[in-house]
Amino acid sequence: MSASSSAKIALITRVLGTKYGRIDWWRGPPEEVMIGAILTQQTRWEHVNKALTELKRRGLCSLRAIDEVDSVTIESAIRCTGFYRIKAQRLKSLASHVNSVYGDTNIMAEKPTHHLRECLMGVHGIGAETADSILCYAFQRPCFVIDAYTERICRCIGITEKRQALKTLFEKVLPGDAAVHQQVHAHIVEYAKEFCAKKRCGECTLASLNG
DNA sequence: GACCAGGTCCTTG
DNA sequence: CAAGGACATGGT
Repeated sequence: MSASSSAKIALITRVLGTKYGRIDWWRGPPEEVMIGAILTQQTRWEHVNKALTELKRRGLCSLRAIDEVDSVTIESAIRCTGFYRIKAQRLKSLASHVNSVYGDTNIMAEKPTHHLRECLMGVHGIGAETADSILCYAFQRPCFVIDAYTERICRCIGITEKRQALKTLFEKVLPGDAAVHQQVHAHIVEYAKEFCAKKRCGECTLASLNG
């Protein structure tokens, strides 16, 4: 007889919190976090950091600058993150959209979460995960990020729902506090990087929670 | 050289 | 709707 999905999530949240303690991820100004959220698609964070450093060095780490400069220039600064042509387009789409709709991120910060999510999801190249990352880490909203790792871990413990359902579930279980959502997501990614890479999924011990 | 990384979009069956 | 491919560099 296995525990309910909610109970399992509450449990791994507690276990991973104890294991990893506090993780400070994605500190930084909203614009930088938004740019990073696109750059990190399907790549490692270390590469994103390099690209962000390069963008800053060239004075391009802002939505205003990205809107104005040509995409080839952006491509050359973000090459190390992979998919650099498509990501340069996505950055420009985001920048252009935000600049024309809101003017700047201070205005954005005043809008309700559901409104921002709709807006972000409307940008070509921003899907659910990237939108939620931005909401959670740039705008401090209690919006849970479901990524491939979360899906994998949930499957390990017998929760086989798809992404939208998982998001709903986590948001129901966790308190409505962005800092908590940030921590839990970070813990899941840390754990998954350590134990759930495809090659050594067998080392994951969370399956024992499966009853 | 093979495999994978904190996705998203488009095309097919 | 599910599944498969494209996008691309860099680390192990």
